[in-house]
Amino acid sequence: MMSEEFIKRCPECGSTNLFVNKEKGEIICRNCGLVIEEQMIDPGQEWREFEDDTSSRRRAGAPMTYTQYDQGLGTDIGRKTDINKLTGKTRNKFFRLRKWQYRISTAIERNLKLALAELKRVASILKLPKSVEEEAARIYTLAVQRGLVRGRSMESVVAGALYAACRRHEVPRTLDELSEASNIEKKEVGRTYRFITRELNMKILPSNPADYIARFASALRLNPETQSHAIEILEEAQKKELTSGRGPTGIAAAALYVAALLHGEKRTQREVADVAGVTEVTIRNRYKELLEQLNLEEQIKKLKKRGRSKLKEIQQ
DNA sequence: AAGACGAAAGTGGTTGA
DNA sequence: TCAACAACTTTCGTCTT
Repeated sequence: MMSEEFIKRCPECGSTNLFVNKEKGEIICRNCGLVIEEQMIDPGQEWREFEDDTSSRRRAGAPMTYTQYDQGLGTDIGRKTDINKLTGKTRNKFFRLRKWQYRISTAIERNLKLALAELKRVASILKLPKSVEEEAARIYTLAVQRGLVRGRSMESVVAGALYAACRRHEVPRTLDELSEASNIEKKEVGRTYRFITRELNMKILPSNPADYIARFASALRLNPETQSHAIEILEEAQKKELTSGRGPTGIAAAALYVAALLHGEKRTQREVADVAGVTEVTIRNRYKELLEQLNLEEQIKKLKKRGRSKLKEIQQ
């Protein structure tokens, strides 16, 4: 039922050594590092339910979910159900009840309906797993209930909730990516994110640079060894407290850059910078710090010498 | 010629008075 | 509310490969 039954081989190198990360919704080839599928099919039950279907296939109630405005628990007064058989008082009462229910669907619920549609749209653009989407919907629902949307655009709160959900689930998406998918300015996304997490007392761990490594490495087509080396470098750096206060993407990018150099898969600073969404300058700064603190300088020098001597060999 | 390097000035956000 | 501040960016000139 899971995707690994459908994808057994890496389309890039043919390896069968695949790593399935269900939490992040990614399948990664251990051999070449290719991210094969970022959006896995939701394996959950497909619920079907028809109003007049007496031979219902239902096994239990619909699943409770935050991605529907009433959490999937609402009950509507039906339309077709034998209305014509009712007469007089009963029939009037029936209509009155329906009207009442319509009125009771307050602004909050209408807002939620719209917002959750938007949330779904953005989540699918970003290929976020269902668990994150659910979390974001939960956060948004809470935000609406506490009146935090007032004075802010619905879209920006949706974006903020999604970003918060990503952070919570350690499924890293940068503010830039969220901003692009939701058409909300980056600073606005950041601001609503900060606002709702503060108001809802959400505790969010500072994002870990290591979470970005897999995605960046795959975008740069680096070997898995290079990738794991980058993570080692990252851990070293964290021990030496090089990471606090710095943008996690910049650190991840620099670690990857160094690792790529050491593994002879050199990428230019430009390439790494583009993938990570930082500038070359930031990579250079982090890179410099890494070399100084982790005594990698000798290794790099050796590499350069070897490169030169090889060149001479070729020339001779 | 392309990439790497580094200095200097600018930007947006946080913090603390 | 304002100024100081840190991280990051932009820009640009210079050096290296």
